[in-house]
Amino acid sequence: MAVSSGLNEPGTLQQLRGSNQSGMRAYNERLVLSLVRRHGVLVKTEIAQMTGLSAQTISVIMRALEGEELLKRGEPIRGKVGQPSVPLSINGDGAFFIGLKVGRRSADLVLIDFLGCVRHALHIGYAYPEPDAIIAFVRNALAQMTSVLDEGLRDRVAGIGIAMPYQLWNWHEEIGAPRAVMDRWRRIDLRSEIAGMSSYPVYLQNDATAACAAELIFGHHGARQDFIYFYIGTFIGGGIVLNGSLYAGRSGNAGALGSMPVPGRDGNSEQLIDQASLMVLEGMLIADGIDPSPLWRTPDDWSGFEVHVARWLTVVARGLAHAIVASVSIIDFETVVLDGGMPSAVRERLVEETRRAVLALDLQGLDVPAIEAGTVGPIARALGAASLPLSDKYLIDQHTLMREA
Amino acid sequence: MAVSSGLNEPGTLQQLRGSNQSGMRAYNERLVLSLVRRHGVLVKTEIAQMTGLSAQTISVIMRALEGEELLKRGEPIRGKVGQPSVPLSINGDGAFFIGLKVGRRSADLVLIDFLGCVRHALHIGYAYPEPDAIIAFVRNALAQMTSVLDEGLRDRVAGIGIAMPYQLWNWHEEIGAPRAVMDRWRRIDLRSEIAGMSSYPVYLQNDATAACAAELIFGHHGARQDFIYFYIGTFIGGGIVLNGSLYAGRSGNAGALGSMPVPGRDGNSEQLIDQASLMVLEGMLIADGIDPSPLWRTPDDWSGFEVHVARWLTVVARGLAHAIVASVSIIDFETVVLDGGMPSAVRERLVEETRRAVLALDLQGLDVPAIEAGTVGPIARALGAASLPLSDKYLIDQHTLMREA
DNA sequence: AATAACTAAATAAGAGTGATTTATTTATTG
DNA sequence: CAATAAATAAATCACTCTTATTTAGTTATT
Repeated sequence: MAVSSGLNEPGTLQQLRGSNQSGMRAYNERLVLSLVRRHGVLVKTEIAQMTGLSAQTISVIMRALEGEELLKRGEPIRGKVGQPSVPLSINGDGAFFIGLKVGRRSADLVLIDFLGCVRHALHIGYAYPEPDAIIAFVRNALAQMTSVLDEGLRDRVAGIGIAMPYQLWNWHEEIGAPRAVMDRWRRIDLRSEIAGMSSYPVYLQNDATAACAAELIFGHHGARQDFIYFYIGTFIGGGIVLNGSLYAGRSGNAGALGSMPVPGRDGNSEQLIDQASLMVLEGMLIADGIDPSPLWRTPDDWSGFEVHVARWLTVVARGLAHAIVASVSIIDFETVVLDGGMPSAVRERLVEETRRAVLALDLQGLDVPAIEAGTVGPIARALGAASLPLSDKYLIDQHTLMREA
Repeated sequence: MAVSSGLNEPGTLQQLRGSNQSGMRAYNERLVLSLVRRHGVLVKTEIAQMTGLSAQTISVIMRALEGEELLKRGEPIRGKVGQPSVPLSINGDGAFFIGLKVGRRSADLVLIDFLGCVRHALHIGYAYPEPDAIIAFVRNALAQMTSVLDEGLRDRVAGIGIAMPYQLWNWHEEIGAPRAVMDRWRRIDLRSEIAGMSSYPVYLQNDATAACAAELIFGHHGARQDFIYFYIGTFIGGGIVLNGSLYAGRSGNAGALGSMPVPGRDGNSEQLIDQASLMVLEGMLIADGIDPSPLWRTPDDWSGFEVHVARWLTVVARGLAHAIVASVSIIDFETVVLDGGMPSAVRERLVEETRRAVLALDLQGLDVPAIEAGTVGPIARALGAASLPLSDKYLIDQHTLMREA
């Protein structure tokens, strides 16, 4: 029933709150969970060193987390002097989260465990997204989702996250939906609708930003603290990670990367979305009389479109390169992550071309960021949706530090 | 003797530290100081409400801060039911800070009090900055600076901040200095040199970012939580404020706004510094055979240059507008602050023209930010330098939360 | 092989700190 | 004088830290 937006409550001027013992303890527990998640396996003394907390404090916290079954102990490590150390790791069965991705052609519902493994997934396709259909889909699916869990684990579902394009109703033309249907999106509050179905807290986030969250929490990368993430789907969007936590912004609209001004082909300035999105590739195909529908139907195989894909990649890389250089002029990101709804081979080529395009620009005064492909895979958005309640309840972020009960 | 970089230690991967009671208390004290600074005057119950802390806790904290003479009580407010409430405000004599600005034509040294009032200021002019001269200037001035304070207050000087252009040595041509002199800058570590003169901690920051810090801490604005700041001087730079605190970035080089790509006059892309800086105006004047030196000699009166200033403003506003739109595509800043070394009338015109230029761009998908002039005045950079130790020791920021002894 | 010395991990007990709760005092209005 | 609000003292509670102890191993010596 609870309705919550995600990391920062947009609109709400979040007052600076004081801190008390329970807030401190909660912070330390989240810190431990975050560290164990990042490193996979840690022993207590390592955590004590990393956090600067005393061994005894860590001992107490660990026992509590183990008692809640959020952490589990491994086989003691022998062969070193002294008492064997007990490695601790995230207990996959510790908590579960539901993620809903609403896309242009389909919706996905996933149930993930505390490690980010998908325990159950449901999918519906459609010509265009309709609120009623999606609400019905979720309503029918919810019970089924949790029923795959053992009886005793069902009360560990901690919340539902939704990932969908920002202001979906503005895109009726691009999505190919009747205006009337898309107008219904404007009037409906999907978050409240879904919140009404259960007692879970419900979170809503822009789909590209959610994908960024998935990359942050579940991605395979070496503890990146700051990065900017671009997700190239039907549209383009992204997310910002600062100091190891997602920055959603004052209004929840940080990372509106599609609106970034970039030089157009005719010398005028365009928005990045006009160069770097699947809509552009689709337009190229249609202009040449080719049916673009395999782009969506077989997102792992675009082998029929080689010529157009190559042309498209050049445009996308050029646009991205400008956006990247502008980004690092503002925030000195060490890494840029590129991802999107495309075959992984195409994504690798995009990364390569973007690297080249960045180096072709004037970089004086800047550190060149590393440019890498996303590591989460095609379910990034649904996984990111599910990561919203996880992050809110169990991980530290810059803002939630001192505001527990 | 201590050497410290400012808010985040660049290069150092700041580990996530745990929290303990002293960290909690320090956080709450900084929180109270920050709130009183922001609101000017507050009574204890207001602070208790704002922070969510109990009245008793605030009572204890306030007594401690009053005991340290960081806060001072005002006349009790009578005329309401109940015991009169005691308004508390920042005690200007509570702490003092020294700021050094190193510029292209001059250096300034200021001593400010806890309220940001300048208690003493020294100035030297030069044709170009030389390390030895500046070090000698500081060495001779330090004793004089503190001697203006009453005997009992001299040990309340909390540190020295330095504001100077990033990698000064790269600009020998623009600065008009012999290459050999500027190369000495490359080898010298001004921070260590100055740290060696006293036991004060010394902080170093890019001059434009320091000006941004001054705007954040001493500016007259309504509690802005997120803004981007542009400082147009000989070069251009800026700063980023997120969640009410300066974001210096991983490498300390966030806000390298001069490197932002913007459309050039010939259709190609240029860097913002090539459009929005006093160097550009200077170049325009020289190209027309006019002596530009009054720009620096009488920074409050550019009345002789009306034609060129008008032309320059158009170029600057167009460049800034692009940079602003790119910025809000990444971070949804609610406000843009423009400042620089120019007469205030010119600055007002710049704000006006920039507002217009922003509205002429494609803003789809973005919230238009408010664009305002800086409120600190011509000493922004020196004041910002002095604000670095203040901020580090007495104000909350997102990172310093939990890392006290 | 048996034993002693050493080391590291884990944790129990007690101390210390700081926020909260409860109760009381103080100052003022009506 | 009753009602009310601000301020705070005392008692309580929660959490981390320090110190000391236990446990379980390795390494060196006999």
